[in-house]
Amino acid sequence: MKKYTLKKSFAAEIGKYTIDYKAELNQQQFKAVTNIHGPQLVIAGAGSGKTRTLIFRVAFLVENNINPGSILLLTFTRKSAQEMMRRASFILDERCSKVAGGTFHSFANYMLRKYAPMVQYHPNFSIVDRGDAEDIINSIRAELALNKKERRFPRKTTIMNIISKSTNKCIPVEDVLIDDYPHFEEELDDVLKISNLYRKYKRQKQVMDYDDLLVNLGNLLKENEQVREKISDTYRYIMVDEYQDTNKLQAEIAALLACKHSNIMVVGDDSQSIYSFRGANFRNIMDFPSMFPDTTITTLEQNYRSTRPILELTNAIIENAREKYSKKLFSDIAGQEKPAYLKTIDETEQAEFIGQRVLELREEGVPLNKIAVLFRASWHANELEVELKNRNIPYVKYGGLKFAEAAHIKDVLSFMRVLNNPFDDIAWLRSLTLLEGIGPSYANKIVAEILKKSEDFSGLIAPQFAKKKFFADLQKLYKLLSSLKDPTLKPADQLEKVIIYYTPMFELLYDDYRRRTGDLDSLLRIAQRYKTLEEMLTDVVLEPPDMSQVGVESTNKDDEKLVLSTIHSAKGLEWHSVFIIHLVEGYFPSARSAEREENMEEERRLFYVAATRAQRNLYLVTPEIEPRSWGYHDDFSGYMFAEPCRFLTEIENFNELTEPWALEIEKEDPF
DNA sequence: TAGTGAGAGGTTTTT
DNA sequence: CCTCTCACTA
Repeated sequence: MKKYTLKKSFAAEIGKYTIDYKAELNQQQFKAVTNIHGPQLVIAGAGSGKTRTLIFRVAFLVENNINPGSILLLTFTRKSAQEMMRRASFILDERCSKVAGGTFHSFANYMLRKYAPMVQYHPNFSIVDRGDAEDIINSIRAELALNKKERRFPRKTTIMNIISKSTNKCIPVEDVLIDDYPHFEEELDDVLKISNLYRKYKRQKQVMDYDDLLVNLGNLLKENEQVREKISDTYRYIMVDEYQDTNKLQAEIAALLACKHSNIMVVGDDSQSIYSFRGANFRNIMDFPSMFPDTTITTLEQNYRSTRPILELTNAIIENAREKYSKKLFSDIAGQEKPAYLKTIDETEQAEFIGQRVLELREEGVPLNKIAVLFRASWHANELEVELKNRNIPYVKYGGLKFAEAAHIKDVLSFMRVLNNPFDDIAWLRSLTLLEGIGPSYANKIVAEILKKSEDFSGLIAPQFAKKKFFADLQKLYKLLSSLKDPTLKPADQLEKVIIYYTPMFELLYDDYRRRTGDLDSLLRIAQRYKTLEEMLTDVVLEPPDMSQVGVESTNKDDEKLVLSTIHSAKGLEWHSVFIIHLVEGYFPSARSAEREENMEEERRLFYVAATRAQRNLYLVTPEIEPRSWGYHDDFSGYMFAEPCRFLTEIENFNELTEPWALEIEKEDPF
């Protein structure tokens, strides 16, 4: 007979756990992991095992027989939440994947789908992305006839920025406008008017923008005691990652969620706060203990990522920050190579250097996907991309244009959106203007008819349009949409029909349609993952699939690719070798940040984030001649002599901390 | 009123 | 450089 012992589910002593936490973690990490009650703040320096700590804490909670569904892990991207849950499952077991996790936005979405009526919304509200929100603003502006004015009136993007900043920082629109855009002070009344109409519009049309998700979740929690307590009871163990990048609103939500138990752990690094343009405030992390008076504070200072020479440089970078920090990272990883610093003649030579060096590194045994090139803004990599293509070096690029923001994708999705929410008139407008002979003006008239009879789409074929040239097209669209209402159809089936319908206009509309067809196929593949249309549309906005995800068909072994990434998208990641390019005033720090000191402080933190991504090799590159960028008046044939990035020159012993590399051009043999 | 073409202006980072 | 706007034409 075989003996089989059922394990006792509650392990009272450390020795009884499946995982030997003491051996796996250092003292501070251990403390953070095993202290499971009460508020906790973990200040985790770059590479100090922050993610590891969170993962082990999830495992520890689960091993203590805590229902995974009562653990909430709020992270910066959903990808990182999933990755953490995957790793936790790996060190323990499947239970860890049942943890609730995601971004503040996706969590808000999840909650609001349940409780929408309590904040006066339909549960099937639509979420609009930034572009759509701006279009709404624009149409309101047009309605108020503010676009025809003699004086300069802020653009839709600017107006949206003002409104968004005001919500995220919880300060009035007036203050934002006067603080950040004093030159528009005269337009304050009209901006306020637009802002109010925008709010009304969204409610009427059952639409939320990114900020509304947070606002409405906040309101739900604030105004309904029972709901608040119920939710707080459900999520008894809350963890928030990257807390330095949360804004006021998110901090409030986190506190409300913990109202019943104060079991909340926040993790972050004030030196790595890089999202203030989105309303994030790194002081949140400092204020946490005052929000929860008995907070336990743990600081993780040992760096497990980078070699000592790299860490010495990164410490020196952050040393110059205006606000002084209490931690200083150290590393046990020896390394003889200092970070390399080199100047190239121009952008072309910079790209050549990287192309060549990347290939050498690969020869030395570093896989391509362990190498990254980081830059301040997406377009900084353009020239490099050309070089990589010439050399046949495969790469993926993160950051910059989103798949879901491409015009043809938005076109297709607009048909899907009206299926999901017939009040979504931005989507109606977009789809209708795709038809020949229909511009904004007729589109609006048709939308008005549709909204009158929102149960079906018969407004599309209202008799007053019968004599118009485009009536046949409307009938065709009506037939299509009506047939797609069939509840047995899955999103992918619906999408397929929409794409077939859309293809003729698509080919007419875009000269380069051949290049774009691939994207439609990708979208179709993505759609197959979803059971409901609403889920799919929400995901496309909240978690925009990036190009790399789209290229899933090439999941074989040799799809090792060099990583190109904006620094913002590189947050939380690490690579064996890292190149930081365009270390030139005006590029990095960006010219836009020069106006305000606090922006410059953030640029420095951004540079710190970039440099701390490197494990073994760090290459800093400054091209000496750059294409003229905005803000520089160097009428020298479009080029300027570049000033090296101030975050390098301000370091006193820079020359000792780095190894200068001098580029030599190979001499061609004349014979 | 739709569709087109020229000119100007503003250029980051992302849920 | 790329997008948005405005004015013109059909």
